[in-house]
Amino acid sequence: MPRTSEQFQQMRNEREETILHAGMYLFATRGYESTTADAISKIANCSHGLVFHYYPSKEVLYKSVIERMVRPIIRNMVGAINFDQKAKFCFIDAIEMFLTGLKSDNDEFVWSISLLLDIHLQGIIEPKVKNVETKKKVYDWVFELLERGKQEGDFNDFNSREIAISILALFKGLAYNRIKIGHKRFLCPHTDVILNMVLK
Amino acid sequence: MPRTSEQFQQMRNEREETILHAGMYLFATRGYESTTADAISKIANCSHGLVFHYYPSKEVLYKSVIERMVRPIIRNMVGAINFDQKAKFCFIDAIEMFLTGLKSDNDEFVWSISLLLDIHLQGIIEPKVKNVETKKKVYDWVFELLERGKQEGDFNDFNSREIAISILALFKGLAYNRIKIGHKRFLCPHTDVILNMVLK
Amino acid sequence: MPRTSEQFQQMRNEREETILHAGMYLFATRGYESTTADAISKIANCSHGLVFHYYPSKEVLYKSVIERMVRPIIRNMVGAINFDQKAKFCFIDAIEMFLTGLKSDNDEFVWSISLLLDIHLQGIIEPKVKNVETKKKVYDWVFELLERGKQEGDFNDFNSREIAISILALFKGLAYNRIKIGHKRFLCPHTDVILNMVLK
Amino acid sequence: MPRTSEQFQQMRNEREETILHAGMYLFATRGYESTTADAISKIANCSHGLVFHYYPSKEVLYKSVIERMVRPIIRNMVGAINFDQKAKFCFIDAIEMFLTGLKSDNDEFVWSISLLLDIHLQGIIEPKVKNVETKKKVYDWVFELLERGKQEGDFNDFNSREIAISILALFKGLAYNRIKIGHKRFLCPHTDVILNMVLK
DNA sequence: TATGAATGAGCTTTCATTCAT
DNA sequence: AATGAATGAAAGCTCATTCAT
Repeated sequence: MPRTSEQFQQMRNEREETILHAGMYLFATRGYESTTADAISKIANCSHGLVFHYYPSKEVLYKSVIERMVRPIIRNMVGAINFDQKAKFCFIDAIEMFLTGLKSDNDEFVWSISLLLDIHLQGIIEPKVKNVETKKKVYDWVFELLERGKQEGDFNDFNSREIAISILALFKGLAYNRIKIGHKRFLCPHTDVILNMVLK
Repeated sequence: MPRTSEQFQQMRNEREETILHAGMYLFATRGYESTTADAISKIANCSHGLVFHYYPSKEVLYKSVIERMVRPIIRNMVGAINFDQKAKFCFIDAIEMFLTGLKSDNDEFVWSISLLLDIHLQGIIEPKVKNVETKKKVYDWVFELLERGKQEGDFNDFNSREIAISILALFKGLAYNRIKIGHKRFLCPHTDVILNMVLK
Repeated sequence: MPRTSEQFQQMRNEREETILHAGMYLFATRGYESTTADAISKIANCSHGLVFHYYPSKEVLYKSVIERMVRPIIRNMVGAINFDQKAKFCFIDAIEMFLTGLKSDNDEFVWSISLLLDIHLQGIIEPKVKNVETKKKVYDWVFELLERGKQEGDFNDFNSREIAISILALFKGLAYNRIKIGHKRFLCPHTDVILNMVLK
Repeated sequence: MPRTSEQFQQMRNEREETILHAGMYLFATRGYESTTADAISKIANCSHGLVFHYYPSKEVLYKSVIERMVRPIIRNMVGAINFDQKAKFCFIDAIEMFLTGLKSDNDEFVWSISLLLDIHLQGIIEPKVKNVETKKKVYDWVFELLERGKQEGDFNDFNSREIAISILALFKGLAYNRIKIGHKRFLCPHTDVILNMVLK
């Protein structure tokens, strides 16, 4: 009884998903250079060759991890924010989601944050992977939120660019820490610590 | 008639210095894995064999960069702080030195900060280099300063561990940014942005 | 549609066999240090990378040659001896097998003898390969045979340790000679020459 | 007070002697490939470069060790034999000298024997050093002694070539053993063990 | 689609040899 | 005569990528 083409397609999708998961885990915890195709295939429980069957190169796999795993997770987080409220509350929501994610045992979220911010820092850590899109989007998003908050009179008068950069840097470092020391031992700052940087 | 031992010593010193410089630059800007002995030798204007003449392995070279370049720079910065004053002012001094360093065109300082904080994050970024000393010293130093500031009534009542981690994370991220986009385009937050995290 | 696991296994087996053969030949004729992975791969008609695909290091390959090529050949020779007879006749059988092997064009046998006795001399010839099992077994085996022969009254009264060592040394030297000058020109001593050392 | 040219010459000679000693020791105990110029210079207590000042290459140094250290020692041993007596007694003298040397703590003698017989086996162990003279002399010398002994009716009727080869092989193996396990633990066969191979 | 054998560029490291002084 | 810094060929080994099936 031959499988239908839908069944084949689903197998394909499941395989790809598995490989992307394995890749995300390794890229986030070991870095791009230290991640081997062999390690990915072992975690994805498939053959070495299959990784290259689905993704023509390690670099493409890396980009796929960003596009298909990281972006949706981030989009999902951002999508849960109600932008109709004042920037101040958007900002609070965003920080709390971020910190809640870090505090949780949801490793995928943590990896996503780390990988996302890696891209922002691309060229330092992983000089060999270039031209990943979305580079400035996170920054722009934070920047615009800060500008709006200032206009709405809730944020103080600092340069929005500086603060946007500082906050992203802080998040990157926190994600690093969280990955490194694990869910149980991770000490997470309160929302207020970050809010204090911007609130009047 | 051979050179005198002083002449040899000076040649050695100059070469080592050059190689350490090249190594610091590359380790900080490309990471450990992506830095090859060949790249170092090219920047140091010598053969790759000479790198191994001075340092028995890439790992030892890395550790030497930390010990002989990074540590003195950091020690120098910390040494300039007057610890007789209140923790609050120590903290302000430290932040200002750090930010001034980032804003300056003193790349070595920036690399040092980045490498120093890499060690703190060791095992994620550079899993192959282990057992570099000084791991927790920066963290401890910040932690103790925060605790003192709280006792002296100048800092608010947040958990010092959380804030110490946040601040280091922020610094790491800023150093990344500074390395990536260079001295001229780097936007540096004001001291107050960071101070606001802790001051009453 | 991939090959079946049996097909893969057979490919593996054939390749491993080929590489082990090439390794045995080179280790025996050139020594461990002078044998390069590249030379092995050329003889085995494959890339040097494949050698490391099958064996994680040159040292492991060397040990595999001993375990999988040398030992079976030696075990086979020893297994053909009837140990129910008097030690004298066991001894004669052993010597004749050994000398017959040397005289024959069976190069593998000669290489095996040479490599086996190399291990006995390990630390001089190949100081970098340590901990190969079976070190003293050949010696012990000869020693016990000599002791038994003395008890049975057929051997004269020399110190068995001395003679065991002498005989192994003699064999090693003969194997060297045989390897060096080849099957056709090799002059092999008669059994009696060696027997005279021990017989009454 | 400048040194006279004789003094310079003597210094030269002493240096060369020291280097030759160091080389002999290392070549004999570690083999040619595993002996580095650096190791030689350290044992000879001189600089790396000086080794190449006196000997243009490692190979030439090796050959010099043979010519200037090994050969005289062997010549000295052989020279002590009274060739006016019957071959049988020459043979006994030679064996006893050889065995006495092995049993003694005279390491240089042992190294010489080992290196001398290495040359005989050259092309197997050290394929990179070619064309060292004296190759067949030891063999010829033994061969002729055996032939004479046969004519004089003292030796039995075996093929002299076979026995010469066997004896050299035996000596090589014994020297190996002696080097390996050291003077104190070395078990040396009695003269009779070897004599029994040839005597009527 | 899936497998894993096979390749070869590239990396770290070693070491004989050269060279300036 | 003597030093040790410097070079670069070559070795061991890794790993992204290709390929036959």
